[in-house]
Amino acid sequence: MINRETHQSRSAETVRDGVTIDDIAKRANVSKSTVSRVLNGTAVVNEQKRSAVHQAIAELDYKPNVFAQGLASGKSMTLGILTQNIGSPFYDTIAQGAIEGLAGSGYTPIFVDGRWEHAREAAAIETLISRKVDGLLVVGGDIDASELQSYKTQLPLIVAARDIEGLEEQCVSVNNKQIGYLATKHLLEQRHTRIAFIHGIEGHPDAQNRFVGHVEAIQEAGLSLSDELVYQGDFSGHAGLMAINYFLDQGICFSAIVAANDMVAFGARLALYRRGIRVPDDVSIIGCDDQAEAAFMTPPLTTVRQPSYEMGVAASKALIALIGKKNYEWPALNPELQIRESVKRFTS
Amino acid sequence: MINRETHQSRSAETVRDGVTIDDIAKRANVSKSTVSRVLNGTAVVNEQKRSAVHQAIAELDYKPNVFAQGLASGKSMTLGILTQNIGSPFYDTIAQGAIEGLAGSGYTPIFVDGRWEHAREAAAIETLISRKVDGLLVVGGDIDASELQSYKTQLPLIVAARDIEGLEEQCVSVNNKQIGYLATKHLLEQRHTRIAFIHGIEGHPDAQNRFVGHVEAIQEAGLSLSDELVYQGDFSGHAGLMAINYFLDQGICFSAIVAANDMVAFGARLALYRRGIRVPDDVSIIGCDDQAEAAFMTPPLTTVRQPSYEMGVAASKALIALIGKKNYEWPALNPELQIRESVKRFTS
DNA sequence: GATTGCTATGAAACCGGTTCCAGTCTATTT
DNA sequence: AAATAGACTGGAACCGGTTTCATAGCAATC
Repeated sequence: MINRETHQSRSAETVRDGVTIDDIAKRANVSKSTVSRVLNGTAVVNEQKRSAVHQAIAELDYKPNVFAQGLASGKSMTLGILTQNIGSPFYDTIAQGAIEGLAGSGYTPIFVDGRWEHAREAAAIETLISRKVDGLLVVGGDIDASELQSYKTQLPLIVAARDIEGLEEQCVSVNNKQIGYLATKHLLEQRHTRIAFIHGIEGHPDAQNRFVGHVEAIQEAGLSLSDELVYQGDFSGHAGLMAINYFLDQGICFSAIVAANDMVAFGARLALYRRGIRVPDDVSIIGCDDQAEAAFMTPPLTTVRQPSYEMGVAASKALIALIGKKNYEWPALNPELQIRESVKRFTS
Repeated sequence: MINRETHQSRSAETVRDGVTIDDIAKRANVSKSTVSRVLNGTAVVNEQKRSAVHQAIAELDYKPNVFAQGLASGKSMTLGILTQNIGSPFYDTIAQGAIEGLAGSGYTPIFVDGRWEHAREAAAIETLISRKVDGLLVVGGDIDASELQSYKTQLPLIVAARDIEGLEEQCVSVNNKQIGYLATKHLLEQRHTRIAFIHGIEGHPDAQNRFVGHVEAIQEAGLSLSDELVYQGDFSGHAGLMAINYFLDQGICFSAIVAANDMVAFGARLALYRRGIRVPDDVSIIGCDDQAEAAFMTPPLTTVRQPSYEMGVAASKALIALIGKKNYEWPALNPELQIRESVKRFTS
């Protein structure tokens, strides 16, 4: 219990937590160089001295000053994570995974928030760089590929939930085309042919790719896409609601809906509820993401699960590997159909 | 465009981003002391030199080294935020608010995750302290009041979403008793008398207080609490499901439900759906929190809104004030009834 | 026994800022 | 005119580590 102040030093307002490498050196009767060597394992140290140092460290409860370490070594043992708060739990989950992937690595994450605004993201990355992060993990975001390319030359960079041309090796994302494809395929297998599609944010690559997968599945089934069945939304519950109202008001018929994500599915489901249309008896709904609430929709939402947590874990591990110039084998991150009760099953 | 390498320096692998305060001093023909003074405004500097310094800074794109600053000044301009990932979006929202509250303050947040495990939280706080954070924001969590007290002596501390005895001035939380009270009161006003209560995590103060508020409202109405109508849950959707199944299997009657939070309400709603019990026609449900998905439940969930975002903002602003030894006036953070469609309205 | 080659270690330089201290220069007071 | 006060400014110490460099000690080689 060394860190308790004696009544002697009580008057000292700012204790400045005192113990430095010199104190350790003195107490262990060695030089500070030796203490540093013991701490970092940078050179062989005589067993006796080594244990003397360890003992002194324990006795004085010594903790290295990160600033001094950072200043002297040029390394911060800190990783920058640029997140996005689109309101969807998707990005949060990735961040959680990233934290998990860092556990035990000695790296501490610094989070900054880009909010899907180009300028804000750039500023956030600058902040991180000025904080001397040893590596950068960009989760989603809106920043130009070319800018990311330039950051790549400044420090180790990994991008999650996004694919950047020319940066393939440092990107991890699930196959969004596959997500759209799986969703629509499932509907087609249940003999649906008039399938409405509620699109995500315009121009958003994930939204785009899910749509491409949708179209692919449709065409593969020998059908053709009808434009009237596509509604341009924005990943929000509100968009789902608007979409259904629009279709219905226009008298457009459909027996199933692919929603750009689960939140959109919730909105769509509510719109149908308002009109007394039953799910899945009258209309089937399938979502994308599988967020926690999906399993508690009424009826529980069939959706395509996106392994976002695993993606976060993989991303941070990849970043650590990259910093250490080691190889990292990306795990397979495949979307997975999560069948629940919002799609009417075909019974022959 | 100084930061573009000339083809001369191309070979230098690690540029170590070069520009230091000495370079500025040289270029502006002053000493580094003066540059420092201009940067921090610590003393009056002749107007000519001041502008010469500014010009040099702009020309060389100088950015101070945070480690050197931290080492020399003892300040890190960094704030530690201990968050909890209970899976509920509640804590995320607070964190978002905290980020917002820091905007423009010059402070950068470092997040660590306690996961509601005592040991993990303590370790996380140690990490933050070793990172020399200038202040600590604890969001929720499970750590002892006495431990928090001891951290309070080490650095400025604010606690959000929790009330610690003896730390009242540094705590911000919504009145959870009030939340429970408002929820039950609303039900009582609609002439419900058999009200089931699904409790949150056992021993969790928020859960406890919501229950206390519930009981208070019941008694105020001249009724008395019946134990059989209280189910011990844990804030999860699953708990809501189990609760309703339990009540129904036991043949316990009720016309309305107070759920410890929205997620529990979702679970309860699903259980009722499974049994063909209509909401709100047969049974009314009210939640707590007002998370984004609540508005898209079918029917949209009536709930008591918790101003969690505002709480995060207030917490981080309070922390900055505390560090600067300034006063901070806590804003009023009152829970608010959010009436939607899951409670049957009483019509006389 | 002298030379060579290692290993272990301490002294000192260095990382890039902040801040104390002393000194110069100008303005004011006596 | 001399003394004094006040405003600026530069030099140097300092923050607490890491790393280079030189050297002492010792075993192996000739």
